[in-house]
Amino acid sequence: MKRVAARKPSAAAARERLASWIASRGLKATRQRDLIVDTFFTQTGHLSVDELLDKVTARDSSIGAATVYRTMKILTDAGLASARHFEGGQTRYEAALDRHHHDHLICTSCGRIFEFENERIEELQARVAEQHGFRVTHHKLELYGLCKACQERQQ
Amino acid sequence: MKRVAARKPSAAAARERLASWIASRGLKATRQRDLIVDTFFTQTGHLSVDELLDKVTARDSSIGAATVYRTMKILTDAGLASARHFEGGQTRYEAALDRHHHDHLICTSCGRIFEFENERIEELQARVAEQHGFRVTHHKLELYGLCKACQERQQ
DNA sequence: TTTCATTTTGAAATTGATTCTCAATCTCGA
DNA sequence: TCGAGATTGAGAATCAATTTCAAAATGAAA
Repeated sequence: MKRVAARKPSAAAARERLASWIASRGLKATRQRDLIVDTFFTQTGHLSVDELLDKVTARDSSIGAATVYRTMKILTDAGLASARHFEGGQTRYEAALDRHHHDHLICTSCGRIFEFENERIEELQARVAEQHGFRVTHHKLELYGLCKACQERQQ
Repeated sequence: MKRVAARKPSAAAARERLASWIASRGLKATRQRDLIVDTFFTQTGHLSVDELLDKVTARDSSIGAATVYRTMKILTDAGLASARHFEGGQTRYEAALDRHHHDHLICTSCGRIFEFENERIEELQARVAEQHGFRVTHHKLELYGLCKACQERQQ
């Protein structure tokens, strides 16, 4: 029996889902796309295109930035990644397959990003929207500040 | 007795506050700054620099965009305006003097922006931060969707 | 009010993230 | 194997915002 490197279950699933999504719209599978997608799903956290590009070019230095941008857009359209626009200018992507909705805590010192879910806040948001006759499609809740470690470091 | 044009109470107060803020740091009062600040506080809502520049150049066509950018940065540093980064790329500014903290509902169809306050949500956010040992400096809560009017228009 | 160090200004150049363009190169079904 | 159509990488273009720089304005002191 062959030993296989451990890998997030979602990585394989994501590649499969992407393959059918690509096929279903007349797009084509390419070596570059595979490598980018594989690299993305092998990482954790919230990656900027720049950070992802670094990891990608480490494996194949001929891959250009434009292709990474294009691929992340496809992953997003396919619902396999989601784009986050935190403060700081760059878009960051996180894996979205089989993930619950969640919001973020962002440390403005070290840049680390923490996730949280809070059903009560969601309910209250829905109520606010309702009071205004709004039909909400998406929302953004981000808490910025100092994480525990950075507070202690600053003592 | 002289009749004076009606004006938001905050406008005059803001100009005054800005004057002392400017004086306190060795900056200088200028005609351009006055005009930009006056224009800004005479408007309501969430203005982009572009929109503000339009109003400003209508009164003095020689004023450049860089000066508007610079002036809004000063107003922000002085705590008299606050910068908001909604989806769509441009920064929008709103008057901040004597204003309570509030969050936003943004209509993705007509672009209108509505404000709301919700003390319960704030409390829950504080609790989430506490659970993570986070010291929050600021946060962002934005609900995107269709406003009432746009929903009806689409029927 | 003149002087003059300092700040401010407008225009144009620059930045940084992202998107677009285009010719060359792939992909995949017939 | 072919060939229509998709994809690629490099560099140009875009867009908001910032920076640069020489000329002009400000305001405190003389």
